[in-house]
Amino acid sequence: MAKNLVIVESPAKAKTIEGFLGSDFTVKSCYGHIRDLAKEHNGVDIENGFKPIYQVPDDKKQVVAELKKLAKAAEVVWLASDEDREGEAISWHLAEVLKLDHSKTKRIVFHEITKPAILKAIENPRIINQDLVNAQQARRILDRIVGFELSPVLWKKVKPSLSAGRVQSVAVRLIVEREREITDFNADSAFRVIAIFHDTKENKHFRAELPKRFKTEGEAKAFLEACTAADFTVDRVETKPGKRTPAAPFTTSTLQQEASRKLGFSVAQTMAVAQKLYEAGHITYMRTDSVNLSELALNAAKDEIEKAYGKEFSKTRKYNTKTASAQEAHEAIRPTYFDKHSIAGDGSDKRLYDLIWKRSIASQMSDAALEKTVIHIAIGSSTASEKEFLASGEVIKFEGFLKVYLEGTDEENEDADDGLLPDVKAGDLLQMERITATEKFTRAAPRYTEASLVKKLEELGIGRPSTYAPTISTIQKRGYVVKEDRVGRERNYQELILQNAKVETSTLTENTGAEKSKLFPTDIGSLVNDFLVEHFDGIMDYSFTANVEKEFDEIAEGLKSWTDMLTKFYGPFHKTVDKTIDEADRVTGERELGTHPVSGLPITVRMGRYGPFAQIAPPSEEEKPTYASLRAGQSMETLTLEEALDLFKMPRMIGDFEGTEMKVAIGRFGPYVQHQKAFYSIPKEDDPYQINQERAIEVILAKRKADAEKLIKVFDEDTDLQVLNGRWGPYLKKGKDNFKIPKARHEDAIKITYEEAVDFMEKSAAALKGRRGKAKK
DNA sequence: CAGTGAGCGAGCTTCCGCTTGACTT
Repeated sequence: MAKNLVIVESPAKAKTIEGFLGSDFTVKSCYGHIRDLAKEHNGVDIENGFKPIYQVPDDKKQVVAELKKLAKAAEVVWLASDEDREGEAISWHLAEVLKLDHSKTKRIVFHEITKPAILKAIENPRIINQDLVNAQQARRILDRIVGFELSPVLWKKVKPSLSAGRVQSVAVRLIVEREREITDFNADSAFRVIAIFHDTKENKHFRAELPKRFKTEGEAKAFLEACTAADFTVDRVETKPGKRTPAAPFTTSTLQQEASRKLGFSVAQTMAVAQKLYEAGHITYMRTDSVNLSELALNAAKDEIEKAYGKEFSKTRKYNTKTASAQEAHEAIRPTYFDKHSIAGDGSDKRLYDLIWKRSIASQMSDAALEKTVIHIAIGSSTASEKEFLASGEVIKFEGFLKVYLEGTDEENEDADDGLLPDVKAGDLLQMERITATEKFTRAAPRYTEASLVKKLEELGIGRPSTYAPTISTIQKRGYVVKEDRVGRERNYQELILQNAKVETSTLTENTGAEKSKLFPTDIGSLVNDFLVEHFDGIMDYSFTANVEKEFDEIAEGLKSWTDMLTKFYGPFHKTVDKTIDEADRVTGERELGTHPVSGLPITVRMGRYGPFAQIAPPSEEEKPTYASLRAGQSMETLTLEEALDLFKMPRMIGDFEGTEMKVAIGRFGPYVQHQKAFYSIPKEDDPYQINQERAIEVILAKRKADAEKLIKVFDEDTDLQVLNGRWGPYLKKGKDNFKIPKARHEDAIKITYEEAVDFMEKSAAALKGRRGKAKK
């Protein structure tokens, strides 16, 4: 038995560190927190000074048992969890749960996983910092109280199973408010003027822009007409040097943003792939808010850059973390070995690794040197001479880090014109080929993507590297937010072209407002948000987290008592909770859209138990109202009377088939035909408002044919047991339950015997049971 | 899976932050 037990948080880290230490050391992982607040009584005894009630969750019992055994046998236990608030608490929980003897327990910390750093840490042990632990307990308990007192208010006032919390509710607020900004936005337009010039000396075409945009078509036209007879000369050429500097190496948040922009990954996908790379030893830890690189990494990067690109490309840079909330327990995300330019593996592994390698290497490379050139072009005309065209270009004099990597941007930039310009001089006469004045519209703020929301949350200091991806997933799972594509709509714009001394005007169309993988608030998301903002503005304030973080810092420094902090928070908060439960109305979001054009009855929208719906008021008190659910993509806030009237056109009866009626309606999963008891989805290319009897019969017959082909086999021994063909190949079905068939038997599924089928069912049922047992916790 | 939308009122839902697991109807 080893004399020393070292406990770290991550098993991959444990493996690496064990290699650095001698055989006297066993290194084990505790897999993060080993204790959490109990569910009972919200896990906090509020009357007794916010005394936390901790318990070891089921899935951690085994880890704890093993560590207990090893700790007992060891002479010294080294608690080596991360050096931040959460890490300190993990060490404390370990000491408590493993009942470690103070005399044989040592707390050590290190910021990088290198041999010298670990050895140095071992030489400088300390004791657990109880103030830091208390700051974590305050954080944990505050989050529990906020979440577990706020959520039940929503169950009572809005809908069951909803949730609210310090982080998720603010994330939803950002999306709701952005959507309203976009709805309220009125696009303004102006005419942008671009000229194409021809330089006869070099026989080269280039573009130049008029810095001023014209408000009206009339002004644009007048300008073009003034240019008809004008000549254009180079007034002056300005050249000035410029430079570009590489971006800092990746943190969790910047990795998520860049993988989203350049690789189209969701934040969850980025984290899953990064985890794989980390476990395979290719990259350093992927949940970090630090841009710091170890001395070892700086040197390795320098060596690699000098070897691969030359000395002049290397520049050692140290980056400082600007984010206020950063806790710097780790390094930035970087390749473990810089000499590994690429890795083997499937597409996404390789692509993410490439991105990380390039970004890290580029961060240690020299600036790119540029030369920026602006050509001022004078307009020789009596009426337009006060204006000038500008042609700008950028030439790279020294590539520097651009040889490897350029950071992406969130803005969709309009046709950039930074090309190479001809070598012209003041006084040169230019030939004007064409001048175009195009109507351009201003744009509303962009909708959030998953990654740009993470960026915003990080700026506000809300959430942590380990929670960005889960938070994004939670607000979607609760139905507050959806990630969707939206088709745009067509919009007309004017374009004026001056060519061959003639100005021609045409009306063109462009598509605007199309979105891909953007976050949209749902009606329930907006309603919950408005309710929380109205009653709990303190919690919903964008600076709430930043403010409580300040207090947690004071607790960590020993300047404040954690129970005092919680007492001061809880009093007014709990009072508001009680008051809201007593006084607030149920939330329905009811809104009147207008009246029915025939009957004159009022039409309203509101939130019901099954989602948002429109209703036509009943003509008399004895009668029931007419209802219709809103369709996917429609929102209570923006639904028009016309759209609501369309909803009431369903269901349509479209004639008989086999002696019974067919009904067309739109359900939760889109339009369908109902015939007898069966439902048949209407394909996308058909319009449910137009579909006729003949076409509906086709749809029904097609589905029946597919269903018939679905059945591979029925067993004589048990006619309830079938082999069916599904999306992922053959599977077994008995009653309402489905069972897996091993891949090896997919080819000849028709030959499966009854005995084999029973065997497959047992195996597949056992796997299912195991999973369910775990999921329950 | 797909229609519903009142009030019979059991028992349930829920937070944030630290880690990976063992699954793929």
